[in-house]
Amino acid sequence: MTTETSPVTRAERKKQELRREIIETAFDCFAERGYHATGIADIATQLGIGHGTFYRYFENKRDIVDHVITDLVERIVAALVADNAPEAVNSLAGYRAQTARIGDALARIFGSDPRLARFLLLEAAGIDAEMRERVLDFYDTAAQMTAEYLHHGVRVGYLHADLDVDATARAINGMILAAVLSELRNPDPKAQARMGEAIRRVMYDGIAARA
Amino acid sequence: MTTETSPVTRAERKKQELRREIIETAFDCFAERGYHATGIADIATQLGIGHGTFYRYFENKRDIVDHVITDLVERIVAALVADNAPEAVNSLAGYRAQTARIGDALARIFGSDPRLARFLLLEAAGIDAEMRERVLDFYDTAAQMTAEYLHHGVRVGYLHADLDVDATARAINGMILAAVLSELRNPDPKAQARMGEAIRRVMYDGIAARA
Amino acid sequence: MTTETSPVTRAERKKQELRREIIETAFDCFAERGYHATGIADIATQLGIGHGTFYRYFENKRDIVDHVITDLVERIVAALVADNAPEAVNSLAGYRAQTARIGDALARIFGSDPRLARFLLLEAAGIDAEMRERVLDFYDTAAQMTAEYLHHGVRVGYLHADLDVDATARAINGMILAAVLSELRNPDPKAQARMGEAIRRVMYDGIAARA
Amino acid sequence: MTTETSPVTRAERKKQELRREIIETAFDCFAERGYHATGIADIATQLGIGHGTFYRYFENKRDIVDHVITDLVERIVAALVADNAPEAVNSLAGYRAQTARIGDALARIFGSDPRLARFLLLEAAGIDAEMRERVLDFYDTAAQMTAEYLHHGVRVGYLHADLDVDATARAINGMILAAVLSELRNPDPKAQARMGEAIRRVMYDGIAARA
DNA sequence: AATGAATGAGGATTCATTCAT
DNA sequence: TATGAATGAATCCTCATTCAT
Repeated sequence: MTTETSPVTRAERKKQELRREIIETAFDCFAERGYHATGIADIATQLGIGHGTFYRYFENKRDIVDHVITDLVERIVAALVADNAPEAVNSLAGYRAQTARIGDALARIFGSDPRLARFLLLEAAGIDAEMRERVLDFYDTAAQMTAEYLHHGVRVGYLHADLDVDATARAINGMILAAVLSELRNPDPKAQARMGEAIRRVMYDGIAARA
Repeated sequence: MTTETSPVTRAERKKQELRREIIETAFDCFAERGYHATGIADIATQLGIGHGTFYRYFENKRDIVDHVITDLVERIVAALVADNAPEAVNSLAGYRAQTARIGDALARIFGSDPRLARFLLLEAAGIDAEMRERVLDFYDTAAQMTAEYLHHGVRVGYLHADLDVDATARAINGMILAAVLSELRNPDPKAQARMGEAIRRVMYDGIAARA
Repeated sequence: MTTETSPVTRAERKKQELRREIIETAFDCFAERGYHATGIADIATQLGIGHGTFYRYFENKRDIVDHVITDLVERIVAALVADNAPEAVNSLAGYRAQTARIGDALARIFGSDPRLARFLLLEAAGIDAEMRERVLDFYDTAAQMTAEYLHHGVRVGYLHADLDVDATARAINGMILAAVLSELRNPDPKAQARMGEAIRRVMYDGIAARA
Repeated sequence: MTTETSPVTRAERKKQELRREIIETAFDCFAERGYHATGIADIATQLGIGHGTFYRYFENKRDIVDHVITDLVERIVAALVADNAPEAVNSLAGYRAQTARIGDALARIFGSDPRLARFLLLEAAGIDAEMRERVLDFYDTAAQMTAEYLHHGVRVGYLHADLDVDATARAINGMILAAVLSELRNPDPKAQARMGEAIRRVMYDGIAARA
């Protein structure tokens, strides 16, 4: 009679909660020990549930890892897309600022949880052939996203008119990839800031001494 | 009969030969099916030896993968170092040419065998925690190598005096990484050439429209 | 409101009803998929109840199968006994007619539901050692029932005086068993009629050509 | 240099021997405990081998049971066919003698090993749907074999000219089935002999008192 | 009373590794 | 030295059963 919701909803919510906890614990285990070294029992034990319970929420071991990945990618994309539409920018300075914003967002995401990079960049592709393709798909999608920013810049005129947009997008993403990887060994935020700065200098100035 | 080497040596040579064949076949299987999906028996069968024989040449499954990696890294480093000492260059134009040479060499190495990238960049890190560290070590070493080139350029004066050498080296290597990864999906040599060109343009010109 | 029975009785009746439905559904599943391939959840789902409810009506999986069998045997015996008392007959012609009646009844029972033979003759004995004994008990009981008919015939005089009643009863039941089994593959009523006819001819005429 | 065969042959023979032992032990377990209650580990332990060894000889649990059945059926058919060709007989007396011979052979086969009937008649059909069909196929095949004997008798003239050969064959096999089943409860050879005698009396004289 | 979420014993199967031949 | 038969630890997954709601 109070603000209590219906029992159905409450049970449903609890179910979703456990489902989420399983995904997170699985992510934890996979990132820490690796997919193949992680048993379903490990995930269940770490979460404090029976391992049979796991199978009430996910089909099998392969199923959960798909959900883990989907979950992570969604979170990353959501964090990047926020307030960073390609069309929101109309000058080199604006783009540079946007680049910094995106870089900061990435640093925040990957910096907040080292397991993220470890799992996505080092572990995932080795799970099986299908996952390998999924990782490559992910890189392709990321390249397309970056390419859109470049396209916009070329159209508006603040980027080289003859920029090879697709190839350059991949190159830029490679630098981001390197930054994320470097953080795994050197989680110091200052080092991360330096990586961001270096990437932006390469992007805008190149590396050559000025004439 | 005179040129005949001693039997011991001949046997030894044969042994080394088989050892090498096992390493290559293991690489083949690991790259194709993945480390975890590959059984010792798969390697032995593909090579036409008994799988017990495998254990006369390598301690265990983990042992062989170490040797595979060592072998690959050696081959790659050898191909890169040849005629590309950092000190051999004294001008931006020379450096640019050297960059192109190195890029060509990389394209040749990774283009000649798609399993190389697949195994080193997608498979290896997922094998276990130790291998993950080894892969990260490899990235560190590669960054140091690239950094030497940049250092030299700064010292001689054809690169920015205040270049953040280490961070920039990682960024550049990230672009190379992206190029190698892109080749996995798009093995067309022309696409590869475009990637190289785009990377060099970013490095030397940046992406901004000229003033 | 006057004819209304007490609530206890009504609830009790409903309970008995569900109990019966569970038995029937279990029979259905066991006959269709087999005992071992049938899960409690399958039965519950097919009946549209929660599988926890099952355990409010039956101790466990083994319990239900006992009830299923008891239920089936009762139904079969009831159908056979009706109007077919051994003593009701006093001549060979009468016995022959009775045999036909019983055969028709059996054909009706087993013909009406192929799951019956499938479950009782092919599935039940494989459930476990105890059930195996129960099935053998059933064959013994059936032999005794048939033997009573033969006994009566010998006493009255229309059957061989020196008939080995027990062994012959088993032999006759074996023919019935064969008829029921043949129906599983050939459910055509005409084929069934032929089997009945053939059995009766063997019983009364033997197979030898007449002198 | 003695009578020793080549090593290859010896190893091969040993392999075949173990294979046979596994089949026999599996038969033993299946007949004793039932297919579903028998674990691969049970078979292996009873035979004194590691359970992994089992899988070097048979694909999986289902595979072995197929081989067990095939093996048994072969043995039974071989024992029956020996010296009992339908065409070898040309008179009722001869046929009666042949019937007795076959009955004796069956009694010997099934009497020598009670597990045979237990497994084939009570256990096998309950294994799964496919095996159920195989058992029914077996009954069909047996009916065809018996029918051939009857056909021959009709052709030659010592059996009823208008005998419903197929249906009668099934009926006769049903009596045999009953005899084999009865032996499970009453392994006394005398009882078995009585069953055989009763079956033959039914076949040749019928059960009716002589006019 | 009905439900279904949780549980874990149990069992099939794989595969790296050993070792007798 | 090469082999492959044997092994059993390890792991995924199922499903009968319990019990809190």
